[in-house]
Amino acid sequence: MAKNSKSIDAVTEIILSVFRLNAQLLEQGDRLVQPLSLTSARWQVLGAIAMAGEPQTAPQIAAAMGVTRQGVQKQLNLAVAEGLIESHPNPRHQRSPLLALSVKGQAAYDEAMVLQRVWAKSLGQGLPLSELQSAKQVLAALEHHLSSVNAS
Amino acid sequence: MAKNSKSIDAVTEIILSVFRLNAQLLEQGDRLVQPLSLTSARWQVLGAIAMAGEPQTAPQIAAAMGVTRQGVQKQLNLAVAEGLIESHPNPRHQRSPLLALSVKGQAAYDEAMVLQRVWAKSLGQGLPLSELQSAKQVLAALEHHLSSVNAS
DNA sequence: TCCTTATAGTAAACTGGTTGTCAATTACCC
DNA sequence: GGGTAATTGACAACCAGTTTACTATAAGGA
Repeated sequence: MAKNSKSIDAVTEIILSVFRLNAQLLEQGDRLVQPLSLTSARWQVLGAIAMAGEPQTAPQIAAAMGVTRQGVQKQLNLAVAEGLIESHPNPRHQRSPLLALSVKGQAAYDEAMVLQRVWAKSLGQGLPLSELQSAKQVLAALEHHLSSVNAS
Repeated sequence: MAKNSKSIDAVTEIILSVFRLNAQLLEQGDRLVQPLSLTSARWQVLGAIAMAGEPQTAPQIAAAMGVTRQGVQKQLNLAVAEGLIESHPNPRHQRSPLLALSVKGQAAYDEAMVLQRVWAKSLGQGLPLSELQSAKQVLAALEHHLSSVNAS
């Protein structure tokens, strides 16, 4: 089946593209938020807290980000040390504080979002909205397929 | 401009999808080739040599993969120690040997490719070829846009 | 030829993530 | 209420990659 083979090739090339894009996006993302004294990793952690809308515990943030609790804890400790995140006592758990953006952290995140939108706009330049949305859905479908296999 | 904003949102969601997909693909890729005593990283190095068609030096492999020469050297040293790659004297350079797949390395890579095609086939299931190819081109366009910025 | 520059392997420190272990705390069930 | 199981932060070891630095070799030009 030639058609089948073409689908396989297309998926394979999408996979390779994802690997290359991931590296390039992280690299440029780091550059983008460097003036704000952020890194991609720190930015992502701030985003997880901002998205949640209310203070979160470390395991909650890790779950939202899809990384291990120990991994995110490193970034959280650093972000607290840098004053981007504030640690508040958790009335429901003595050892697991609630983490919220500080004023400085919120400001850095807001500025990062502005930069991000400029960046995304320039990246999408010249690509029709319909194609972008179609690509978005294909990637979402691949994600869904992967996570359903992961669950098994 | 609502249309403009939608494009920005679509690009942003594609970016986030790429991050999540990258993590999931690496995770499942590791599982895929684990029976062959490979990891995603080792697999990728074998692929770079296989693609080249002839023995390569470490810096050539690094350049082809888009990573630093020091980073790839770690994997190369490990792969040589595992017998996946053979080091041959380089008549053109005393200190920089030519690296080629061993019989064992070639066999492992061939098996990995078979597994990969089965994997890609199942991932693409249910997605029309036209959409896959369109998504592939969108990603390629984003890559091109990113690398042209990188070059500056 | 000799001097300078570029290339190559090695190594250490660092980033960002993982797994595994530990002790303390919390949650649950009888 | 009390005992057991799950959760949590801290720590250590590891993987995969980067940057920086050092030394040895190649390459190229005056």
